Amino acid sequence: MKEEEVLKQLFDEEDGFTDKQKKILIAAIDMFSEKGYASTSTSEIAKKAGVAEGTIFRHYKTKKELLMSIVSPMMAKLLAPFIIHDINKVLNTPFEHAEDFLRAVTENRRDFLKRNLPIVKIMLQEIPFQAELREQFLDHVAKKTFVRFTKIIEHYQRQGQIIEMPSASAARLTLTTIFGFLFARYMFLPEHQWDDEQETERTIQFILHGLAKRN
Amino acid sequence: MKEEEVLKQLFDEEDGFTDKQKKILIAAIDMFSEKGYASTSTSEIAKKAGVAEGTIFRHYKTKKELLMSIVSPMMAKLLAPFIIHDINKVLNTPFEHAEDFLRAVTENRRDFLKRNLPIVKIMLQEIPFQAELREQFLDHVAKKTFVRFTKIIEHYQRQGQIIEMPSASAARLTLTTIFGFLFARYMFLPEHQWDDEQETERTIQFILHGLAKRN
DNA sequence: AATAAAAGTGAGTAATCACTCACACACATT
DNA sequence: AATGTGTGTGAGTGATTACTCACTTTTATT
Repeated sequence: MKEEEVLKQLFDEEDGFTDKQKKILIAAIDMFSEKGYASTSTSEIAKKAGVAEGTIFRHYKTKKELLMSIVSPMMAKLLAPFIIHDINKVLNTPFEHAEDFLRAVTENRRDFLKRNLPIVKIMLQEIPFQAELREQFLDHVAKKTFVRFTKIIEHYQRQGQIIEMPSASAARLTLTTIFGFLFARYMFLPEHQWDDEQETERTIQFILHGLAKRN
Repeated sequence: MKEEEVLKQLFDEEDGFTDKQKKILIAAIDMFSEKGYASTSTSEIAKKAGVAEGTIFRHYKTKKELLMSIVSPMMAKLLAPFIIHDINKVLNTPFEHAEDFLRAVTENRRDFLKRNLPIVKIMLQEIPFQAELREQFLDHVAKKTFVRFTKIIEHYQRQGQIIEMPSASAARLTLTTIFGFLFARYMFLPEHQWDDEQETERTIQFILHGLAKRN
């Protein structure tokens, strides 16, 4: 039931999947994120899913195709919050201050990470080794996210809310700080006692003051 | 010759290694960092090193022992710059300002990363899957580094150079920013055109202003 | 009810895996 | 010359790998 949620998160179309196929996906996500893709055998996945090994290959031509069917749909979702059709329109209205924008982005990505931790783990683990994944991620996610984020930074720079430096540098500093926080919180030290609200706030204030106009 | 450097970096005792053993280590480092530990077979390593497969197992009981013999010695070196016997003494003298300290740490770790990139990659890739590695890293490197770093932060807080917040939070923000920069620079987008000097400086100023006392 | 298509099965396959072992070699020590 | 010791070899081991295929069962369509 909880794992069903994970699936629904990722494959918004809940039809087109057989019961056994869902079980295969759940088992694969589970094992890939725990043991790694290369160290997980199809026979183990089949066993854990309670299906015959042949059933896996009925739905996925290869083991790699199974991996891609798990990770690929997530890429789009990673990009989603930055797909803004009319940047200026959207920007002027809801987030007058950079502070509110940062808070919105941080909390949005935090929720996402919380819900999709295992698949994000798989993705990060496999990006260095699967050329197809790496290309997909760099070209269709990272680059686009960065370009849009940079434009938003420039918007706040024009408003005088952010110090004037190359917008790409300001974007890099902001993104690494946010994702550094999320990485520390959910992947590096998830067991540690975290005061989420306060740490989020400190992170945002840190970025704001780090990029504020200087006296 | 360049790869010899890498080895000397890591195994400061240059004796005790046969020629073939060195070739095995070089080949293993190369392949592990490119294809991943699990996806590299001992026969491939032997082939690349120009030795018989049995020779690998003459020196290393298992494939995992070969991995550990590569990664383990690096752990100590990771910790090295934070091993300060008399913290107060060292701190008062060379780095009067937090700025100088940050610059020293950043440049030190950047040099280290530049020289040891392949092995750092292997380490980061395998930490999630090798319990022994993870434990070694968390307990003997991350924790100690963090504790020492936190104490240094507290020193600058007492001097009024850094805003008063829980020192652990300030340390986290500082470390994720520095390592976020290094990760972006050397692992995520190493091909990108980087103005290293300027980006380093921006990163340091970002941290300083992010943690400065606020008006 | 008949038929077709899709889903599921599990024994089987060749290839590859980490690892072993009997043997060969080089080079000291006696 | 004999013996020992550490280094190197490569054919051979059983286990496991991703994947196939002839077959059965379930589901959808008429």
